[in-house]
Order: sequence, then structure tokens, then C-alpha cells
Amino acid sequence: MSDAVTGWTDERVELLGKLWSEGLSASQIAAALGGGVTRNAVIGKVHRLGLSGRTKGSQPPAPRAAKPRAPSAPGPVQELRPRTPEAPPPEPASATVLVLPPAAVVPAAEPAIPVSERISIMELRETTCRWPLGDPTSADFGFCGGRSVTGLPYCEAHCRIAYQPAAERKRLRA
DNA sequence: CCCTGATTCGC
DNA sequence: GCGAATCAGG
Repeated sequence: MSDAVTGWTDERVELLGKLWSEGLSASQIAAALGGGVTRNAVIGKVHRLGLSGRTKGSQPPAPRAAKPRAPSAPGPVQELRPRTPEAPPPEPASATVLVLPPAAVVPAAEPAIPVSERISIMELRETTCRWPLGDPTSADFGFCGGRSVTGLPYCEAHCRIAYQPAAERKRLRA
């Protein structure tokens, strides 16, 4: 087993290069890598690898003036990630069970989505949550319509419902 | 508003 | 080396 769950393994770098060359965006690649990395991480790596310049480059990007950025943080306060303290570390999709949208029963913790916020099937975009709400045969049927996690069909809240660790799901099953 | 990549810099 | 924060732009 690889010792580092963190960091870029050869395989991940390889996939990164592959997807990048295929023209996928950094955020899409980040999602493809299991979401453990952000698009910033992907971009940073891409640059470090030296494959930032796309093939069609004819003119060097105008040198952007350096910016002073962070004025230096005075507070010793450590920032916590918006992640859950018990973040599922190494298990990406393989150990994750896909739960299809409810045909009738919703697990629980369903975020309240105002009916007025629902969108029609025609309004679905690549970045809109496709979580179905309501009775498909009814007029009030619609989709969540929230902003989906890039690369995934659902918003963050519905992703939590749709993609659950096998263990957790088994527990809920009881 | 959504998104894109680019860059700097603290770690 | 890594990636968050930020910038600049579409």
C-alpha cells in the first residue's frame, strides 16, 4: 500500500496529465481525482509539472503585475476546513455506494427545498443539481436546481445523500 | 452570477 | 513541494 494518501502519487499525476491534456478543466480533474483535492491544487501541480502552457499557445500571456496578497496574518488562529472532522480520507468512489434518487422514500436529512426554487427539466444545466423533488406525475415535480458540485450531478447537500460510505449506509439501513 | 487558469507565498 | 488565497479575465 502506498504510504501517502496525501500528495501526488504517480498514478494521480498520470491521470492529471491525461485529463489535462484532454482539455478537462482543473475543477473537473479535481472532482475526477476523488474530490480530495481542489482545483487550486490541480492547477498548482499542473504548473509545477510544467505543462501549464496549452499546445495552441502562440503568445506568452501578458506578464501580470505581482500583487501584494495576504498582508500577513496577525492571528495565531488556525483556520479549520469546512470539512467534517470525520472526513472520509482515502476511500473515493470504490468504497462509496451510490444511492439513486428516491423513487419514493428519502433517507433523511433532506434539506428543505422551497417548491418555488425547483426548476424544470428544461432548465437543467451542467451545473444545476439534478436531484428530483416531488411526484414526477404531479405538476409540482421539479429538480433541486441548486449549484451542483462541479463534475457531479448534485449539489453538495444532495451529494451527501447520494454518495454515502458503505458503512454509514449500512448503519442507516437499520 | 457562473466559470476559467495564473500567480504568489506561507507552510 | 504543496495548495489556499488571490487576481484577472470570459
